[in-house]
Amino acid sequence: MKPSIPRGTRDFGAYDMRKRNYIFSIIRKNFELFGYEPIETPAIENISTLTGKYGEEGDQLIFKILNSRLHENQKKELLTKEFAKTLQTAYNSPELTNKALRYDLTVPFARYVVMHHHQLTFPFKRYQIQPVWRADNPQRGRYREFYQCDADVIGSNSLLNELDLITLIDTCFKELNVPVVLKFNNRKILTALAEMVQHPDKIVDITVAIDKLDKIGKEGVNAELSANGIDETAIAKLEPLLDFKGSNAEKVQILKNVVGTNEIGLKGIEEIEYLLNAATTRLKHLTLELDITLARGLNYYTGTIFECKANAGTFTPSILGGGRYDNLTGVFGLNDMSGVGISFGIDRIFDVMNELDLFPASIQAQSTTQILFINFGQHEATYCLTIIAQLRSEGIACELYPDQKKIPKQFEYADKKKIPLVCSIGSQEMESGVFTVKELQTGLQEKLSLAQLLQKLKR
RNA sequence: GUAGGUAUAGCUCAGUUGGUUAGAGCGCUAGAUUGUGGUUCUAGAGGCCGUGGGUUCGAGCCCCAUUACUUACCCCA
Repeated sequence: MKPSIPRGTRDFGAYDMRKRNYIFSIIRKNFELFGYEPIETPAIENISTLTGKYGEEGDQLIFKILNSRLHENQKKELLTKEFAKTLQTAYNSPELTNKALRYDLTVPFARYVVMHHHQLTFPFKRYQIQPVWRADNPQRGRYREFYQCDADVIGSNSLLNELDLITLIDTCFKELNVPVVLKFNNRKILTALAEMVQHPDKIVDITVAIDKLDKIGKEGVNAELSANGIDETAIAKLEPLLDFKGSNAEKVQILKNVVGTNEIGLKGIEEIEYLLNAATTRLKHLTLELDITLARGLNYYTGTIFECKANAGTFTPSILGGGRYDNLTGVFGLNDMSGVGISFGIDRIFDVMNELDLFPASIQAQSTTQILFINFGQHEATYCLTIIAQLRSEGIACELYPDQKKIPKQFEYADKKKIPLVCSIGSQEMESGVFTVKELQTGLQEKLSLAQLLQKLKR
């Protein structure tokens, strides 16, 4: 049998893991620096927890888990009917599948907040770093299993939370040295637009169409709007938005012209202006760009929405997403819990950093082992174990070659694993207590006592 | 779901209008070197040319189907 792994999943070698852990550690450190606390939730959720939260498209991308032991189920007739139904429509049968892999970390978080709200202190700031799964068609930068790193505040309406998150994003990407542009928008603007063109029910269609502006152009957007049953006078009203270019301030002015007479629109503009004024002077690294065409597909966003893209190179996928959701906990029975959060996509950050060669030189394809002990035989190996125990108690990573193979083989092992030092202890060394130590990179070899060796390794 | 591309050694890939026994580099094994890796030299192993059918005297190459991988659309981290 030829081994393989499912499409869109990957194995990670030691070198890649060092790089990934570098990204994880910076993000985790800053999450904690900003006062977020860690939680974890199960990979598997009840499917009813997940469905209906991500939009029609998103629901289809949930990885479903087939119920076990269906062959032992007595309700054969019902199961057969249910299966026939799933073959016809997008219907999900709880008789056939009642569990699924989590699609993101935000919805499980909302579920967590509702289940544990009696023991939580609000506003609750949590971070969560775990893999999520999407039954998507894989391609470059798109995986079916990937990690999200989420930070959310729930139980506070204050825009200071948005500001806090923007600063957090700025801090993380500055430390990672990734050039990024943070695009943001406000769903209230989109809601106002839908109201003003007399199509409040079409908000999703309108936002999705506008979101495609930079890909399909103004004519494309208009065509799509019209295809979705939006009439021409309404399309004409939206037109100024599609045309505008320029500074953030100029964009705000255009927004005022278009939706300034609408109550929700005004509120959205107010929020946007606040964030622009408050954030711009505080940012140390990233570019903040108001992007009216930013819509985001996830259903639950209601206010500020965020998206980050790399600002250099040819590969610029979305590497962060987020936004405010006013009532995500509502479906689980807890109202008046507004939250706002962001999600770093570390797999794509990894890809971008690889392409731009942004990993620091200290992260090398090198073993954590500092010194390898050559195995000359049982007697010598036993002697080495004592030395090794002493080095390890001093915090020095070392290992003994386990088999008594030819010496070149053992050196080759050190070379391939990129262990910097090799220590040979044969009968002469055992007798004298002075060991032969070779630096593989330079080829230099010296005779060292245990004390001298320790000194060398500790600096 | 829709459309394009690719499939030849462990890996990356050559392979002429369709013509004898399918190649290279890297890697692997052994030796030169029985207490020294990386460099060098020598030798060796390793392929049902993705799978199934067709055309032909003859197919890695042409045709059809199929599978896997991949890119793009959609959506997203």
